[in-house]
Amino acid sequence: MMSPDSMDAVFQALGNAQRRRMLDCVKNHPGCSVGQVASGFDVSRVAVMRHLAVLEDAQLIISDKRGRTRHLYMNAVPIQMIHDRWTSEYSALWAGRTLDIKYLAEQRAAADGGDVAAGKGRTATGGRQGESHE
Amino acid sequence: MMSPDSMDAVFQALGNAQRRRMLDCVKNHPGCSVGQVASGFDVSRVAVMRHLAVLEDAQLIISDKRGRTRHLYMNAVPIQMIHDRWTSEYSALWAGRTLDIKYLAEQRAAADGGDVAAGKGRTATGGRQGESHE
DNA sequence: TCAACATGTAATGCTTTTATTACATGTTTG
DNA sequence: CAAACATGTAATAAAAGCATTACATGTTGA
Repeated sequence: MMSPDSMDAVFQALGNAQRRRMLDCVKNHPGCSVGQVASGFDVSRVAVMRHLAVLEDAQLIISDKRGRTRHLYMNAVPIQMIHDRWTSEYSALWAGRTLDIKYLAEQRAAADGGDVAAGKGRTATGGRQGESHE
Repeated sequence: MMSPDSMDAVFQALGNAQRRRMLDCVKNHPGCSVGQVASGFDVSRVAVMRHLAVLEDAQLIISDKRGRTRHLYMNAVPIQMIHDRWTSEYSALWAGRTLDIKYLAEQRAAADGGDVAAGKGRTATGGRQGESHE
């Protein structure tokens, strides 16, 4: 299972287009160096290093320092885990492909009165009911 | 196609466990109100409202105000798009399941000298070579 | 050895995110 | 109509994110 924190790290790491491009770069050039990645981007080397560190913290990149150069490799495992979770969790919703709000509105009007609380609860809810699979 | 910016918005929105739980809550209770969601979380109603606004900006939530209450619905489309992209982009990497760094290291040592630049280019790269599909 | 090299760290500035409390607006309903 | 209700807005503050330049450390090779 994947902890919420590590999931945060992965999504946050991917939540930046520059960083996604760097990850793509590492994916397509396994074993490349920090400097090689930096040469392809418009920001400072230090900025690139920080981005790569964020990706490594999220375990989307694995690195291996030999001599004075650090070699970078992509690690698809975290993405794969999220992918698998989504597949199992949303497959039902994807069957209909596009969501019709009006249909859901009618559904709501008909069967109302369900418990909505889900989080840690300011109310005395206690447990959860199928929400938050992390 | 999905713009880098909207992709940022989706990942950033998902990069917070509290917010993912709120999205789960809306998913499991289509048509629920802001207040109903807020009742299940430990932070202020305003904070919940902001989180929901972030999710709506990312188009992960669609809302519909009738009278004095706003009704919330999950929209799976952005997640589905990312899912589809990942499936096509990483399926090759997932075949091997776990990544063996040493294997990649040897691969690197053997066939070296490939161009690594990918971004907008401090170097005179110009175009891209298969990287950054957004 | 010593210069070029590749990476790493420090100090700093600006913007964005996340949260708070207090107040405002509009809507039901007794 | 007025009280209770549901949402929205304002002002504020602490923390995190993203970028910079300048300097430090360790490594390779003529």
